[in-house]
Amino acid sequence: MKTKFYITTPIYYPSAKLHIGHAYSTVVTDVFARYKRLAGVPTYFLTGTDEHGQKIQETAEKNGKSPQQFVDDVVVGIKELWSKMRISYDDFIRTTEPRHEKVVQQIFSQLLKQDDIYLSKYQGWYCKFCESFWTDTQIGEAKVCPDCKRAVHPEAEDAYFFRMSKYADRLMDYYQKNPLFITPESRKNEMINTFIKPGLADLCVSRTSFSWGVKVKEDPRHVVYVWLDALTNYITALGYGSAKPDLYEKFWKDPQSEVIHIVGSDITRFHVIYWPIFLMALGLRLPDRVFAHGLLMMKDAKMSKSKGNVIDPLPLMEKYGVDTVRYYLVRETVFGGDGQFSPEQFVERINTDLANDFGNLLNRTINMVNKYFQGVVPNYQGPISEFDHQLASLTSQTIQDYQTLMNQLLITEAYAKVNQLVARANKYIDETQPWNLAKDPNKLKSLQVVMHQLIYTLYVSGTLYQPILVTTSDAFFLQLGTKEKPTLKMIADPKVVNGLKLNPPIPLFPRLDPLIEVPFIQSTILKK
RNA sequence: CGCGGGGUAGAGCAGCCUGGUAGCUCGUCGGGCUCAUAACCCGGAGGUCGAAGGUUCAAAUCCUUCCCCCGCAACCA
Repeated sequence: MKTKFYITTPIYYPSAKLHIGHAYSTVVTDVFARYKRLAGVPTYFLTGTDEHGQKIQETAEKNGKSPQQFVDDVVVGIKELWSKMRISYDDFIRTTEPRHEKVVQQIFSQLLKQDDIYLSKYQGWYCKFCESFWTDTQIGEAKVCPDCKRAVHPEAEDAYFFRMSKYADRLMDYYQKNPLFITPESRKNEMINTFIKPGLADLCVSRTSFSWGVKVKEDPRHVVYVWLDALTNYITALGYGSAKPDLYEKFWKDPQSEVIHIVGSDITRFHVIYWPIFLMALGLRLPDRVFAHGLLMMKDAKMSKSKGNVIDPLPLMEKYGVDTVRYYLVRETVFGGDGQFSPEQFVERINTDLANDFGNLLNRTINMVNKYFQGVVPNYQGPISEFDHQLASLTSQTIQDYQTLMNQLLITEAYAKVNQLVARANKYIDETQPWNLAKDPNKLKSLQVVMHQLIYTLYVSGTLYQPILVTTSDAFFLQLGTKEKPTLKMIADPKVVNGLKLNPPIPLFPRLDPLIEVPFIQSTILKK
C-alpha cells in the first residue's frame, strides 16, 4: 500500500456550461479523495479546465468577448458549481495560467530538441470561408463544412508531429507489467486492438490555423495543439519544471505516491496512450492507474447539447440538497460501466437508500434511546444474543470490505456494502424487538446491548458515508450527540459511542413524492 | 466487412473470463410488526437468459452464423 495519494479529474473544456456528466466524474473523484483523507493518507486532488483551442476562440468571438475574457467568465461558473457540490479539490489548474504555459513551452522545446517532435504537414479539409480545417468524418459524405455548409477543399498546413510509434513497444511492455494501469480491462483490449496493433500514428501537436493556444517558442506561427497542452496539466499543476517543484516531488516523482487519473471512457485513449508516451519521452514516472468510467446516458442517447437532453445538476441540488445528488451519482451506476439518468430512478434511489433505510434507521433508533434511556447511549457490554453477534461481525466485516473495495476503486460495490449493513440493522430491530424488551425489567441488559449496538452501527455507517454525504453528515453526527466527525481509525472500537447524549431526531432525508418530483426534474432538463 | 459495448422477470442491472440448482434493487401480491420518515421485517407470483445451429454428461456461461440497440471514429465525463 502506497503512503501518499494523488488523484485528478479530467480538465474540462469550458466552451459551455458543465452538465451532470462532468459532475459525475468530479464527484466520484472527490469521494475517493475524501475517503483517502478519512483513512489518514496524505492526499492531493486536482481538477481544472482546458482553455485553449479553436472552438473556444470561435465561441468567444460569437459572444463578442476576447478568448481570455470568455474563459474567465465560464470558469467563474464552474468554480461556483464545484463549490456548491462541495468538491474538495486542493488545486484548480487552468491551462491559460502562466505556470502552465511556461512549462508547456519548455516541454515542447525539450521534445523538439530530442527529435521526438518534427515538422511536417497536416492534411485536412479546409473551408476558406470559415478558415477552418475539418476531418474526413466531420465533413461527411457531402464534403461540406459542418458550420457553413460550403464546399471544402483538401489542404495541407505546416504542423509539428510527435513520434508516437517510437514508444509503442515500451508502452505495451508497461501495460503488461502493470495490469491495473487501464481499468476496466475491456478498455485495454479496445485500445490495443484499435490504436496500437494497427500501428500507432504520429500525433499532430501544433497548428497554425488558429492562434488561441500556447505559442511554440521556436516557431511562433504555431500554437501547441490540444493534448500536449492539456495532459501536461497533471504535472505542471504540481510545479514540475518550475522553481517550486515541492508538490511534484512529493506526489508525482516519489514512487510511494499512488497516482490515479479518473477519466470518462471517451478520452481513455489520450490518457492511456499519448500521456504515458509523453511522460516516457520526458523521462518521468507513469501514473499507476487510469480509470475510465462509463458515461451517463439519457434514455439510450448520450447527453449532448445538440440533442437537447442535458441534465443540469444545479436545480437538482437546489431542490434536493447537495448530498442526494452526490449520492445518486456515486451509487446509481456501476463505476466503470455506462449508466443512464432518469428522474424516476433518482427519486427511487434517494427514497430507498437514504430516506427509508438510512435516515429512518437513525430516526427510529434515536427515538428508542430517548424513550428507554433518556437519550444516553448505554455502555458497550459485548454481544449477547445470536442476533447481536451477527450484526457485530457484519459491522466489522463491512469496515474492512469497504476499505478494500475503495482502495481498488470499486466505489459502487463499497457503498453497496454500507447499504447492506444498514439493511441488516433494520432487520436486527425486528429480530430483537426492543419495544418488548423494554416491557420486561429483567431484560434491561439485553435492551442496553441492542440500543448500544444500533447506535454503533449507525455511527459506523455514517462514517463510511461521510465522503459522499458531506453536508448531512454534520447533522447526522450532531443528532448522535457528537460534534467530532470520526475517522476510520476511531470506528473500530464499539466503545466509541458509550455515553453519547443524543439530540432530538429530525429526519435527515425527507421522502420524495414521485408524482411531484418526477415532473419537476423533467422540467429542469435543458431543452434545445 | 472500421473499432468497441450491449440484448437476462414489468423497469434498471449483476452473473459469462474460471460451464453444473438464474441473482440483486425497484414495482406487484399476501402476511407480520408498531420503535420509525405510510417507513421497517417475512413470504409469494413473475424469466424458453435476442434467434438459430454446434461442442459437452451438462451452456445465460465456450464456438459459429444471423437479427436488433448503443457508443467511439482529433477534442461534449
